[in-house]
Amino acid sequence: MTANQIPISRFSFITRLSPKALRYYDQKGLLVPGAKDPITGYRYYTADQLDRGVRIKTLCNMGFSLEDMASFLEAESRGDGTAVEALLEEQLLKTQREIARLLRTETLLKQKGREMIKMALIDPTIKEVPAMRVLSRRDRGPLSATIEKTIGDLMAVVFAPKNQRNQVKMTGPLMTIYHDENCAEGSPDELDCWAEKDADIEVAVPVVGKLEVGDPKMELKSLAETKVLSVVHKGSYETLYMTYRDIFKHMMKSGMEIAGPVREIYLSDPSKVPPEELMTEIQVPIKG
Amino acid sequence: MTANQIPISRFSFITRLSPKALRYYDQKGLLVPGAKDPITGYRYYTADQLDRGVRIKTLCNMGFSLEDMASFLEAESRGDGTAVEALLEEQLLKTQREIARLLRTETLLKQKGREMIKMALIDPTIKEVPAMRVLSRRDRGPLSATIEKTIGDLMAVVFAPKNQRNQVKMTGPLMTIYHDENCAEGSPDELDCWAEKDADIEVAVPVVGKLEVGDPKMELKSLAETKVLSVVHKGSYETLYMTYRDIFKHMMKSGMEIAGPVREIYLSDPSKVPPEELMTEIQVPIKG
DNA sequence: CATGCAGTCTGCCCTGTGGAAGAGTTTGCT
DNA sequence: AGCAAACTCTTCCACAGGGCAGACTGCATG
Repeated sequence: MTANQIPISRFSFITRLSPKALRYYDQKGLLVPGAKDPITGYRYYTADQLDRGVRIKTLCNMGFSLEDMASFLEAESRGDGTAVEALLEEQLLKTQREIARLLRTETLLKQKGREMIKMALIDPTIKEVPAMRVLSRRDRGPLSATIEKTIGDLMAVVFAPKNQRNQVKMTGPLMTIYHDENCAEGSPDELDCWAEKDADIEVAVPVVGKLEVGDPKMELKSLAETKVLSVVHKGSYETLYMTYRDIFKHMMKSGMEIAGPVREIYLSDPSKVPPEELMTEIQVPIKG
Repeated sequence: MTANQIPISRFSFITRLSPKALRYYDQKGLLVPGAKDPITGYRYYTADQLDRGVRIKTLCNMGFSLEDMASFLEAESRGDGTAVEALLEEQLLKTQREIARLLRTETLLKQKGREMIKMALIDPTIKEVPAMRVLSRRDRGPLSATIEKTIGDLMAVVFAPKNQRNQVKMTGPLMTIYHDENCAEGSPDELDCWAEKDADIEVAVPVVGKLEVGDPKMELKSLAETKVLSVVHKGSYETLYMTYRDIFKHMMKSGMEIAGPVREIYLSDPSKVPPEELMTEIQVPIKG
């Protein structure tokens, strides 16, 4: 074993990369040993490769993916400091997002049984929702981002000075209407498989008054009177799906059939009420 | 589609589990659809399964593994509250450990270039380490835990009242001697593949005086004079491997050969000096 | 009744690494 | 030189699905 014939276990010892990982990096071309015995297949690394090895270990500790490591090392050897910075920045963001996600998970776990047991739901009721005049806009995009943006835009119109002068008023809470009642296979996020999906969402706000709308995509229209099964959900939006589960289950058991897109009515203002006290009404139009 | 014939996409919509995941759970037996068309293979779920589905989604959000979910649901249906609690507790611990790990990663990333560039190492020197009388104990176990425990035990002996009365004194800094100079393939941890390994470690403290040792595994002996290549590492122990890399590289380039187990000498007290100022000497015995 | 689109199926490849099996190699010691 | 121990090789399985391709099905509409 001369200076440039380092077997895998020694190389592993020095760089702290596991032999298993080293073989994988070889296969992927990320760190190919300087020599490989063509008969036995034994890998022999060179002293010069220690440097790359140790850098990979560092990037590994930072949670880089192999692909990003390759980009990083390539940018570094090109002397492209900007690209290096960008990659580090991106990785930092990823890490912070992951930390945030885990902190939420931790909170969930700490509540333990409470959240899981308190799921007693308020009784579902059948009612007639009267017709109303609404200002709405229908969009596709990721769930919460689209809703938030549309809400903002609608509010901007309703509270625009000229409309306020015309006595325009909101006559009820904001609501969203989910047009893709039955969704195709998408690309689910790990937290909520619908969160990132291209959803077909309409956000509506009931209004009275003489409204001037600039946005051509916004519509001033009348929602027809509808018979719905309604349930009020109390708790954060993240637990809404549990109530959905219950309402759909209830419908099936009673032999009801869905007759149109589902609506969610936001009875509380999330900026003023703590998440666990939020009230949201779910309305599922039914036949008959 | 009657009450108990829910196709996968609707079931997916209600439970927020992706169709892909649902197929996977079916395959693994975690959530098997109530009916499956023997001709087409279409999955049809029942309303009763919504409950299990939504519970799985919740556990999924909490980061449970499929295996743990199965245990959890089983314990829950048995009404075994103790087991349920235990599983939640365990999951909470896992999550917290993961958070801690990511926070460390975040710190690393924030230091960015600094840590990676400052790796200018102090020049390696060849020197003769004189013989010394040491109290030592050799153990196997996980790296840092074993070292810490052994240090504690050694100190307890040296500073035991009877030994203090006999004028026993430490004549130099603590050191560890790594007997498995070349390691076999192990089971590397994600952070440091040697950290959890069963390492063969000797911790030694240079002493003078008439020492009474109770522990039969402790040894009072003389370390022979040795010719070593020495490098002083400045920085946290987590970056020690970089200096190891450099010293081994230097040895190879100069054609030196390892002649015995490597020693690490802790020149600073980690409880008094901030990590980035810690000084650690690495000594590699060489031939000639 | 035919056509089309949306929904669904299976199967393969991908992540990055640990574990185990089974076979061949190198090294060190008598 | 021979033998045993230590080392290394490849290959397969596992995790928890995502993504894509190719084929089939069910429903609705003209």
